[in-house]
Amino acid sequence: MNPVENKQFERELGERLATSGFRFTSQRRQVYDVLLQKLDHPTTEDVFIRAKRKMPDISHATVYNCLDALVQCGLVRKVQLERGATRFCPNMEEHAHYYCDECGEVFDVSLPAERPSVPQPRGFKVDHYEIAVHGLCADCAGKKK
Amino acid sequence: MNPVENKQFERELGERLATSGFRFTSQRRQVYDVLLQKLDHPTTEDVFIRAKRKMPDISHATVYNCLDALVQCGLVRKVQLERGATRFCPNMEEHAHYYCDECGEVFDVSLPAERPSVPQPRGFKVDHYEIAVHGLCADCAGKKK
DNA sequence: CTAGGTGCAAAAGGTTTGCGGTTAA
DNA sequence: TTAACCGCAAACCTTTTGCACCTAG
Repeated sequence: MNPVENKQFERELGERLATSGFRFTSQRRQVYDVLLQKLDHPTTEDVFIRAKRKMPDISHATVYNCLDALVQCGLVRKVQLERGATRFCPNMEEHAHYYCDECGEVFDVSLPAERPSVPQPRGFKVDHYEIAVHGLCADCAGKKK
Repeated sequence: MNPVENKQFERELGERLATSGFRFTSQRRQVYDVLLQKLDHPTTEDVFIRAKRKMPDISHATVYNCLDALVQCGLVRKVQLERGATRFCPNMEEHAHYYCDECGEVFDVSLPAERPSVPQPRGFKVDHYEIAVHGLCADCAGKKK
């Protein structure tokens, strides 16, 4: 990231945090940065390891805290794809996750603007949709044959 | 369940298990029975507690094992709705889950036969879809106002 | 008879919590 | 200045594993 992008990035993140009543901290900046560096839906543990490379003193609890703050201020989505750890992605567009049950890789696929009309329980107030498609990616499907 | 239904139920379960190479055991029967008794998407812990009422010696590990077997032979679906424990439902029709983030209640909604054409990653071999809608149920939405 | 399943207990993995010290606003 | 946040460590909850005994096929 060049110095100009950098400044821009910091201001936007700071504003977003402030709007939701959170403070801007170097740890939150680092955690968000990690998520943007590689859009591979890392787990909290992954984020912890990557953040630690640049910020050796950061703790597990802080990473959990930071991810929570980022989710609450709408910069990051929490995704539950398998039994294991929660994963995170900074892609806030409506999209589905194609998840390979073999290698664990995740592919984002944008959803068409038109949604099919699905009946819904009376009075239910929708917050967000989560659409996951499980299966095998091209590589793993090939190897299995 | 009357004696006739009972026999029927047992034979079908036994066949399904056998087809996938599993043995028919009283524990698996009990666990499946628990899931059919109340279609409220219980967690493994819930299933354990309910099964224990009729079968006091059943263990946690066995409940996990039984649920796994039932999932593998296509009688039960595994659902991941929140951070917490995995939930299970014996409804094998294609359906979406409306999940109340306040009280945790789950509502099944059948999906229309026609699916919108969503683009998908090249070569991806789909196994199953998981569609969860998060929000507030009518009761909780009312209380929050 | 015997491979697979069960029960138990212990461990592993992920997440949350409590607390004293630090820092952004 | 001070409420919010951080790091640490311990607790907690869910799931997995190893092993001796048991049982369906």
